[in-house]
Order: sequence, then structure tokens, then C-alpha cells
Amino acid sequence: MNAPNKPIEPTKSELEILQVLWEKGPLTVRSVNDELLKQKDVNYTTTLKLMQIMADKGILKRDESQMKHIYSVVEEEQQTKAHLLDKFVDTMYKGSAGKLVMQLLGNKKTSQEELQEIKDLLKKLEE
Amino acid sequence: MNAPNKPIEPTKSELEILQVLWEKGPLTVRSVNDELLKQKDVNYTTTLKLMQIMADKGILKRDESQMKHIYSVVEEEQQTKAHLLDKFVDTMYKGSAGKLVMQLLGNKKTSQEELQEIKDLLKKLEE
DNA sequence: ACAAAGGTAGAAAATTTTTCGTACGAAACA
DNA sequence: TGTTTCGTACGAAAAATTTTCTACCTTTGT
Repeated sequence: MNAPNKPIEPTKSELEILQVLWEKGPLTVRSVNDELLKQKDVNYTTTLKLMQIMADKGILKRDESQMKHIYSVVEEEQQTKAHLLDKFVDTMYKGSAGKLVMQLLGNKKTSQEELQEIKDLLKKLEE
Repeated sequence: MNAPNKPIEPTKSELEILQVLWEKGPLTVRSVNDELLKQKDVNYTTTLKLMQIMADKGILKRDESQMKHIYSVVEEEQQTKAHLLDKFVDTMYKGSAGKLVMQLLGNKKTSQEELQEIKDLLKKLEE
């Protein structure tokens, strides 16, 4: 177990597992691994080990009452994402969310629809 | 040297060095290290080695005409940041920039000024 | 000329992250 | 019952990242 309240800093592959659990909800290792296999080649035991480590760290918790352990995420998805986004803004834009949005808007890959979506969002907020 | 055109994926400490070079422009290892020392405890040779590795990878280039080699960033700051932001949006928000902005706006740490800044930005874009 | 200071390079060590092999227990089934 | 299948646990190993040690070269000042 890990010290509580300490913000979670998942590694790259830990994040991949979090993605799956966020999307699908609590799952067995097998199911998580099946999902991961859709994206990349990965061994069952690798995923297992990773999830065990995450459980150790306190990122995941598991229900061992069944033979097939069920893993779920400890911290709220939004909270984790908020923290990670925050860190990203800090390191990449010295904490300026405005700068990030500017970058986003200048980014070719940000589609027109996305742009419209953001504008609508802001408009709503102005009310 | 690295394969060209392959997007740069700096590690955590490589990113710290990039920050410094982005802010201060081309520098010697000594100067970069001095900057890093303001933030954390780090050995000169560690920074040197890291920057050498980055030069190997093609992230940095250096001017060896002087004894004190001058290192500078190969790829444009904006280009690198755009790429990293893109990757972030992809992995964290399935590519939806709108979702990211929503998160940003819901984030307590995003100050009122930032919010205003973003709104102003959007307004300008609408014209 | 010599010592001191400051620089680079390369090997190697330490740490963190990721992957894999093997053992072994429980369930399913012929 | 025996055997095959599917699960976990554990530990070792591999790979990637970060840090340190040592050697040696160049410049500077005595």
C-alpha cells in the first residue's frame, strides 16, 4: 500500500490499464488483457503483474472474494485526470491554461467541430 | 543520430532540459545545469550525460567549435509542444480537445484570470 | 613549466519500468 | 479419478532511464 492522499502518478503502461478500467468499469485481469490486446501485443502475466503492482501502490483495489479477482480503480477518474492535466499545464505551459488552449486552437489536428464545441462550451459558461 | 521526422518523445528529465533551452536559448551544459539546480539537486555530469544522449537522439544539436560546447534545440518549441499536447489529448481524452477544455474549466486550479483569458481568446477567434 | 579549474567522453552503477518463466491451486470435465 | 484448462503468486530478468565515477584534455593563472 501507498501513502494516502499522495497524487497518483501512473507510468505509461499503468495509464493504459487505467484507460481500460475507466471505460469498462471493474474487470478481471483477463478482460483487461483482452482489451489491451486490441491495441498491442501483450502477455497475460505482464498485465497481471502490472495490475498487482498498481494494487500495491494503491492505484487499484481488488475483490478477492472470487477466484477471479476483480480490479477497480481507487481514485475517481475525473480526479486523476484533473491532476494529470494540471501537471501537464504546469510543466508545459508554466501553469497557464490559456497558453494551452491557444496551442490547441493553433493545432491543425484540432478539427473544426472541436473548435465549435469549445466555443459553445465557453458561451454556455458566460451565462 | 536518430531517424528523421520521427516525433520526439522526451523523457521526464529530458523535458526539464528542453524547458530550460526553450526559455533561455542555446546554452552550455554548465548553464543548463545551473538553471536546473534552482529547481532540484542535480550533478553536473548527470546533466552533461543527459544532454549528450539527447544530442545522440537528435533532440539537441551542438556547436563544438568552442571548447565549451553550445547546445540548442533541433525541433521548434511549438512543434514539439504541439505534438506532445496532441498525444496527451489522444491518450487522455480520446482525441477530444473539447473534453480537455471542459476539464480545464471545471478545474479549481484554473483561476478566474485564466478563464477570462481563454474567453477573450475565443472571442478574438470568432471575428 | 606547472598546478588548478573547468570542460568532455565513456564505462559503469543504480533505479525505475516492463516483461517473462515457472510453480502451484481451483474449477471443469471426460 | 485423472487430466486439462484457467486463474493467481512470486521472482527473476530484461529494458529503459537516470546517476555517478574516472580518465583525460584544454585553458588559465602563477
